[in-house]
Amino acid sequence: MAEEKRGNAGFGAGVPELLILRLLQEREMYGYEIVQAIGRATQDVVTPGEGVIYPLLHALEKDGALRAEPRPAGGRTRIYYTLTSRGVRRLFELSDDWSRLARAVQLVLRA
Amino acid sequence: MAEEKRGNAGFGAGVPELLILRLLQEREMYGYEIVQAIGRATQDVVTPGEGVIYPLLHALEKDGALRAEPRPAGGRTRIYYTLTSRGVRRLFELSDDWSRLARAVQLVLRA
DNA sequence: CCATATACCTTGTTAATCGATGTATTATAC
DNA sequence: GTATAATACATCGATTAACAAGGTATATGG
Repeated sequence: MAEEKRGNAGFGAGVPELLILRLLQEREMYGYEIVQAIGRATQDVVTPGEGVIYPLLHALEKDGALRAEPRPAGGRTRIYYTLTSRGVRRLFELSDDWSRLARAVQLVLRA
Repeated sequence: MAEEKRGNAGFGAGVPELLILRLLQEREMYGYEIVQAIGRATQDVVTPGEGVIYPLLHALEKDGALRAEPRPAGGRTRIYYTLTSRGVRRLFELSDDWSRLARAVQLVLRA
């Protein structure tokens, strides 16, 4: 049983990305807002800093999963992000991956 | 390496370590056996290679979480690992961390 | 005798995340 | 009124988990 193509892209990895996509599915948000929203939504279990979120947003936008729309707000500029159809697909993928992983681990823990 | 570096050591991270500790809680095993056991226990959802497992076993042993006992088996030597009390404590910690993370993520996904 | 499975090991690389830092503006507190 | 905190963007270096790929050696079934 050799010769198996495994595309293991890392375990549990990608949680911040998954949460970004999931939260943006509900409503558009700007980066700084997302940082707070993740902490709030997870009751501070997951609290990625701006150094995690901003680069992720840029990568996701470059990848076509998000659309970015700068909007002046007061004297500053907020960059609002919305999910593209590609982003929705990506969300489903990651969500699925996570569920499978979580189920597998839980299975072992409660064995 | 600090032994009490709790906090945000990365999300989802530590799944292979968690599974090693959990499986060794059931019965002692040798390295190669653990590699197969993880795949079987998770239905091939999680399949860390030997390049992941062996270094982890060494680190855990060095950290006092595991005790290693080499035993001749046929013409080779198998190194059997057992949990120490420290290892049990570590298992509970990681297990707890994982549960909290899984609960938090699931919460957001199903919101 | 040769391929495969067993059983150990290490090393180099990538990718995710962290922590710190930087710039600028606006709201607040004193 | 001016220090300070909060908002809002950004990047950069360090750390670390995990992976892929290799290496050694013995046992076993064709």
